[in-house]
Amino acid sequence: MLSQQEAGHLTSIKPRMRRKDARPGELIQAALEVFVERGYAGARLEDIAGQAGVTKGTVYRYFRNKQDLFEAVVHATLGALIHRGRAVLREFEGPSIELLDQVVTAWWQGVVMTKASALPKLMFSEAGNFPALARFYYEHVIEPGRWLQRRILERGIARGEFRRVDVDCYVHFIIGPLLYVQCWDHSFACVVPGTQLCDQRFLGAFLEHLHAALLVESGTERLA
Amino acid sequence: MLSQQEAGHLTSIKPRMRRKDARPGELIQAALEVFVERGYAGARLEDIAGQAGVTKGTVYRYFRNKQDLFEAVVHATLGALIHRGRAVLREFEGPSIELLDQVVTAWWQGVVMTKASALPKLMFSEAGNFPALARFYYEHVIEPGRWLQRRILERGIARGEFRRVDVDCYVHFIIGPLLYVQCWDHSFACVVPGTQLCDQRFLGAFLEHLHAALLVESGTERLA
Amino acid sequence: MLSQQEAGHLTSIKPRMRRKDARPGELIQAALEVFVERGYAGARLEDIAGQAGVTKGTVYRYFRNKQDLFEAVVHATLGALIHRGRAVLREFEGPSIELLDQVVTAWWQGVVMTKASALPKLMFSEAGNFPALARFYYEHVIEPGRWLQRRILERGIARGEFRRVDVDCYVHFIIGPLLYVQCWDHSFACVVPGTQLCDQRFLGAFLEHLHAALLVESGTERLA
Amino acid sequence: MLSQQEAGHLTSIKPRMRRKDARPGELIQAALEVFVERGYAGARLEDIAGQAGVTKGTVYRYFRNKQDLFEAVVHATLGALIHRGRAVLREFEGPSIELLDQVVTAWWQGVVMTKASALPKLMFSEAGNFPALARFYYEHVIEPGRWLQRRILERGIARGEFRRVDVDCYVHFIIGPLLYVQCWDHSFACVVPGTQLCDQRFLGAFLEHLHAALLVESGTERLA
DNA sequence: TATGAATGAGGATTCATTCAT
DNA sequence: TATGAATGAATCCTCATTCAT
Repeated sequence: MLSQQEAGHLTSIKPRMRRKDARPGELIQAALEVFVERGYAGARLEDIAGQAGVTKGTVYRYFRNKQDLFEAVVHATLGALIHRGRAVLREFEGPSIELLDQVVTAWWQGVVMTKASALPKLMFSEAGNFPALARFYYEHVIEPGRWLQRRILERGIARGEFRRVDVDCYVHFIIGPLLYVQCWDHSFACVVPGTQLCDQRFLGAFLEHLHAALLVESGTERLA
Repeated sequence: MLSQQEAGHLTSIKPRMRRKDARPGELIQAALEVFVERGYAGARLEDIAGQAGVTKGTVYRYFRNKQDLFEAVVHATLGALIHRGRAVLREFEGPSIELLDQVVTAWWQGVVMTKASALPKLMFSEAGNFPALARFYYEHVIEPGRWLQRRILERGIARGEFRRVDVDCYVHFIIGPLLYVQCWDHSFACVVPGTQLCDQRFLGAFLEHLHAALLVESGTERLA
Repeated sequence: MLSQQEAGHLTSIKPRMRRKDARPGELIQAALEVFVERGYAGARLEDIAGQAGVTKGTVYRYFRNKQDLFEAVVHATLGALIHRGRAVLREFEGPSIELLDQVVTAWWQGVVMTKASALPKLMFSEAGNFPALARFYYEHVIEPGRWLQRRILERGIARGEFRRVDVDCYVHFIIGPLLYVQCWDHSFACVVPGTQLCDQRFLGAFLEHLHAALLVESGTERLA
Repeated sequence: MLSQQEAGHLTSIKPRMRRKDARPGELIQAALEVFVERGYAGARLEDIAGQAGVTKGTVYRYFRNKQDLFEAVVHATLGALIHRGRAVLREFEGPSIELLDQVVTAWWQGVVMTKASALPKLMFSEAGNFPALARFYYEHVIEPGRWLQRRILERGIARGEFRRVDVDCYVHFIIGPLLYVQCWDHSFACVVPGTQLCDQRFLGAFLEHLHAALLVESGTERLA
């Protein structure tokens, strides 16, 4: 999130000043990690501060309170998510399956493989405690995401590339395994060594799986 | 989870007695709901007790402490999960796709549609805070579940019914959408009305999706 | 405030139960004392609890928070104040100067000589921090009190007993010295030994002072 | 408090310089206001600094700490009080009632109508928290003030001008209403608009009141 | 001299846990 | 067995104070 290369050749600038600008981002990063690991209620402000290399009180210079920090974490991380989504939307040419591959791959590289991957688990956990935030997340991440996938599926079907599947349900078959990876890698994988799911093999197999499931091949159309 | 029929023909017995036997189960039910809604740290013993119709102090007659109660919740709910799994394992005849349908349907009816559906979200959230419990859950629910699915997939491939997919990954493509439904319905669905995912249409579409993705049809084998 | 005689012959009742009923009153008493001594912000919940013979947490069983406790203190003490005022108003016979004596004496015995005497200093100090409470106090204590005095003065003037003074100002000349005693005895008197003002001599001299200042008399010199 | 005339003909000097000299006084002014409004504990250094147009850190260039600032406020304001008192003491001729009028009027103009009027309320509030300061205030303001009034009363009685009143008590009847005005105007009057007491009418009525109460007169009814 | 970022002690508040009834 | 009053450890949060710039 924060450019660590930049920080490198800025040593000339007074650390105090530089800090000031970097702090909010550092705190948000630290908070994301601790919130994901412990849950909102279980996360101690002191730990978050410690993770960011400061003390308790400093957090309150940048965030009104714990809830404010939490919302900042979600909004900051959410930005990355939305940004990735939009990037893909523009280039809308060629076979639909390639479009789908692109979207899935973009999500994989832009979310699953980044710190942002932790957010969905966090939102699942805390939606009940932060209804307003959950609704915000729903409108700004989930709805657009589902809409994007639905359009691709409908395009593929319309062009005779995809089977005539139940589009409303299918979006969940696509996102489900991806979120499973994200939830897993931020929970059990931390506790049962060697079970990390996020690797290249998973992505490849998943794309192959979607191809097989969606493509109308050798002329035979199958329907439920 | 708790046999409500049983409770039915025990009305003659004095409530005091019945109460005593039912209490632990009622508390576990209540605790499951509150834990799922609020997370472990966010759940207050008083709310759990209230949900079960008793007061705080009573909880301590049946459970040593909060952590003990939490583990009891997981173990009790987990029992249902494992039980369902075993049930399917025995009857191991016929085409592999039917076997898969049976397993998925059994999970749907035995887990997704029951209170036990809440457990995975809870485990994702609290795995980091309860490593031992997470490992226990991994060994007794996840590992067996994955093993079962792997065997079915391998059987189908061996018998030429299924495409030669990456079995290790495929188990996640199967469980992913199901867990997504469960996580969703216990988080966002409580907060964004009308977005419940668990309905018959989903199951039907999902089975159709698996058929299309797995079955070797019209003799043509497809590979990535 | 709380009947301590009653408590005496109730020893048979279980202490736990008796406590429960007595607690709020005890806490309010303790809080009044600590608030007066330290001011609102300077008063520590722990000290208040200690003063009442309990621990911090117990306060929160009876009062939502510090502010709630503070308001309870004011309301409880205020009750006594208002009650005294009303009591005197009813018996409205005889010479106006006797009425005035009665009212002043009633305030002296019902407020100045009791714990309630501490309240005005507290309200002066905290009016700025609790505007709503201050307005409430103004409406329910000050306004009625001033109205009562104004009526007495007007009555005396109308009946030719009192000089034709500026009634609106005069109410302050009456209450001023009384509140001075109260503020003094709860501040400097605690710190400069032997300067307590509340004694019988003060009351006597004050009544004599009011007589001299108000009565329309005929050239006779009066002495206490 | 700070001579504004002086400040006037220093405009030529660079603001930086002027600033430096004016700072302590500006801070003390600001602190007086905030302390009076919020009480000692409730006043935040940051607010005081803001009120003075500087930032928190600057306060510490001029005052060791919060307590030091508080004492400076009291001492500085106290200076005005004492100064006014002394001024009256010198000219000790003519009828005693005129002397009393002079003293009361001097206090009114030199204290009640100035910023110094806020001090008594502050001292009442914080005497318990600053015993040494309270004793200092007692010795340097209260004792001399009472002594002055006592001497005037005794003089009037000795010369047959005043009734033979209880001098020790009477000083409180004189100062009581004046302090009431001061406490009121810095507390309730800020919160209940239109209830300010400090106006010319009050002073006139009060002097008339004292005349009526003290003077040995011959049957004449007096009116304001 | 002035700033404001950072600290950390202190106090409000919550809640798991105990225990007398 | 159930209750709920009481406890006190834990945590959020505030703000006086320090100090590098």
